[in-house]
Amino acid sequence: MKSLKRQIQKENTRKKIIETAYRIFSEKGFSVATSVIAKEAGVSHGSIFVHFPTLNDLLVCLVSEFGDKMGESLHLLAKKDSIENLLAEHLNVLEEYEAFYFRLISEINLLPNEAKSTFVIIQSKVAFHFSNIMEREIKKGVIKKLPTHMMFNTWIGLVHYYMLNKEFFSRPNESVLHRYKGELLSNYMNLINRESEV
Amino acid sequence: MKSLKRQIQKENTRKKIIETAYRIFSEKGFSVATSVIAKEAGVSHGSIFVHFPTLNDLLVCLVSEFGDKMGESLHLLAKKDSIENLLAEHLNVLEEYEAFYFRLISEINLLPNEAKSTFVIIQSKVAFHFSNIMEREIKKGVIKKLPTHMMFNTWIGLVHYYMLNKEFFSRPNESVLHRYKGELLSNYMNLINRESEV
DNA sequence: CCACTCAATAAGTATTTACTCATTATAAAG
DNA sequence: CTTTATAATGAGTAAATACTTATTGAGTGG
Repeated sequence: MKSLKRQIQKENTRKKIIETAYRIFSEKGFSVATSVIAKEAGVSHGSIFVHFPTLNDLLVCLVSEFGDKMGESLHLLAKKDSIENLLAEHLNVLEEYEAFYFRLISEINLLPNEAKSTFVIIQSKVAFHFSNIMEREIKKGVIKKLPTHMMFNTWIGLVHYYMLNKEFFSRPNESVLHRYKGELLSNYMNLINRESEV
Repeated sequence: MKSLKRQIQKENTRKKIIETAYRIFSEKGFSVATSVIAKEAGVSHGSIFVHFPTLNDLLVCLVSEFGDKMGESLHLLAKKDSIENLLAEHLNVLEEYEAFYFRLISEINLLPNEAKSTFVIIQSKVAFHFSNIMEREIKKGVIKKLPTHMMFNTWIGLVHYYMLNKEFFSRPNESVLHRYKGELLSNYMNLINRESEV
């Protein structure tokens, strides 16, 4: 074996940087300085640039890993057999990744273009499962017959609106999704149902 | 009269700064440097700080004036007699102010807190007219009986989603609202109607 | 024990940008 | 015409921050 201890040490430092950056960016947004990340991670400022030539490289790495992780969680959507269950699970996954996802949708313009494609991939994954089930349920006749892409954008738009404006909907550090998931879901289901509940 | 010519000159410079800042921020976002604004306005860099002690003061002034202007346009909503007409007019007003409004919703976090209240005031104005008509139409029985705040947030969420992601929905420099207003409106109407069109 | 490699350090650099201030030019006042 | 007031100027300052680099020191191989 060739320089094992060193490899491990290097990998550890890299992980520390990634984990810390993920946490700090989730908490305070992508404008936090690299020096803050370094201090918080307990490594020197220069170490960041040993592992990531530029800040953009770090951001791309973070967002990409995030997309992979969240993408895996979204596989749960494939097993759902009703649109209501699917959306409920969608909210669960979003809640799991809420802090970073919030930064992704609210500060997407601070990120390199490569990160935008991650955002698109995530939405596409949800949209795929959404469409599948939605078309099935529309055929059953319980759900309104509207273009699925419009129904999807209405759903995403509603959820993002609550997330983006969480300070108006929930307390600091309170999960806006946890608080409103029930209301969001029942409201949306009532909208797309051919007959609303009384 | 006391120092008339000077007063006029000063007022002109101030106006030039405000107008230019409004245009440049609309085009390129709130991160554009004050030096760029100054050059584009044809005044010296220092002049900006003669009229606005800090950049925040300029931003607050801009957003506040914007809120007043858009608020006046929103008075048109009071005259509308159906929810469909009201939303159509809402989209018209949004389209009129699209560029700056887009920056307001996408870069709200770059702005001082004072600007956030302007955002709230605008939404409140729309929500007020929306609720008035909506409750009337719900009583008529054509529209689904759902909480009006939820219906409103669904509408705003949908419209904002298209605006925030305009690069995925329309070409650069094309108005996403102009392109989709019809689709957005008919989709939303179909959702809130008790029976969807066939 | 010695020479070498390389991860890690931390002081330093370069750039950006909000803001300042001494100076200038011009309008107003006497 | 002279003096004064002030709007405007633009070179300069200070702070923030991404990135560099000479140096260090611990691990590795002989």
